[in-house]
Amino acid sequence: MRTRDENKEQIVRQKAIEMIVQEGLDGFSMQKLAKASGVSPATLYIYYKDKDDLILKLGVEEGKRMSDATLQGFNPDLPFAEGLRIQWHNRARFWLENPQANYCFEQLRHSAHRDKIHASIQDNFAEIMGKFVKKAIQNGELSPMPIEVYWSIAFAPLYNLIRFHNEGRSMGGKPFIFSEDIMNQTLALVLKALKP
Amino acid sequence: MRTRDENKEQIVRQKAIEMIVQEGLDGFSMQKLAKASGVSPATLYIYYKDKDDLILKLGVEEGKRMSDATLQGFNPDLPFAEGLRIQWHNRARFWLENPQANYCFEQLRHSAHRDKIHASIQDNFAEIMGKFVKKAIQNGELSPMPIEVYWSIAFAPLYNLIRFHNEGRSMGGKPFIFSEDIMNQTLALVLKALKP
DNA sequence: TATAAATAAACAAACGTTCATTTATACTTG
DNA sequence: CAAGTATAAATGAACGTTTGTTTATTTATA
Repeated sequence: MRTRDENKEQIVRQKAIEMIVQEGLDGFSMQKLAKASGVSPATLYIYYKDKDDLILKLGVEEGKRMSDATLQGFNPDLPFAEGLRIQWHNRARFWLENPQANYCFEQLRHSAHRDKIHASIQDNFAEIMGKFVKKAIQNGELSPMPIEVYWSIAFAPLYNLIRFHNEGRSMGGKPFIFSEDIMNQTLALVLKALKP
Repeated sequence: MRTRDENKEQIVRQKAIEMIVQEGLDGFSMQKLAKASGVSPATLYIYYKDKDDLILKLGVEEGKRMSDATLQGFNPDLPFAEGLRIQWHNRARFWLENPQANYCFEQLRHSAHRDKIHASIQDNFAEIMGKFVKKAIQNGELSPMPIEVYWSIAFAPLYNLIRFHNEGRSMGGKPFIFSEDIMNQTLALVLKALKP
């Protein structure tokens, strides 16, 4: 039997991401994707059940790649400040190295597809993170607080810096470029907030 | 001459928001919007130049409504902690009272239309906020820091809590409902981070 | 040779947009 | 105050495209 051309599959993924980044979800179509990928429209339906399935798989895979990247070199038994610092660096590096995929993922996360995408991400990631936080509180390295408050303080500022960077500007259209220095300043304030 | 039916215009706006919330930007079409609004497709082209123009105006107007709401009862000469508290309450109230419009705006902000929408928001809002921060630093109420760091610490956590609330769940699919208590806990940590 | 991959061509349906026409109202005229 | 006119609002039907998806066929490999 004829073998699947993995390379072709990868081109389709890459072109899909590029197309969503450049034209948005509303400018994204199967026929345009096929043409851009140098592939027949029917081929897309060998790889994916339908358009929704393609978008869903794109989002889920990208989300998985991100959580994997975030957990590199991390384990929940690390001292709190160091564990958090590693996660910040992991996320920042991943985002800066994959700006297109990241921007695409951000669009999907905020689109009408987000429920299905989120549903597929509820794996062991939240569990590891929950364990890390619980242990830090027990050890007196972290003020007791609801997990949602923790998450909002611990990561939302970093997300926001990356968003500024991806958009190239912060509030009022002021140009902005992410740097390690800016990140460390922000992380220091976050640690200050979380310290008992 | 015949007069414009303002009510009809408003219905179109409302239905557009509902449709984008429920079906996403990729499920949003002029013909469906016309039908849902009980209006001829051609009528939409009296109100708006084309589909892009409609989406743009929707985003810009919603952004304006939000910044207006945020500044209610606020002025840059307030003591820092109080000024920030007012802004948090204003934003939270506005979001909770306009969940659909807010979710629609979030989609537009993260779509391919975001550049045009952002370009129209760079009004006096950032200026007022810049003045507020500058004064707080001079008065010793706030640690000196780049404005982007300030913004990320000061508001991103609140945005994130609201996002959890709108999605009905936080990390790992855990159900979540926003409350004044949760907000105040988070605000307290933010103020702790920002305090000199 | 068996079989899944891949295709080109086609489908109805929906798309964004326009056009010729009708409708309602503010303003002018008697 | 009533009748008539000018004009923008509003329409239903249609335009050519593009949409998502399928079908019948060809191609490459185990």
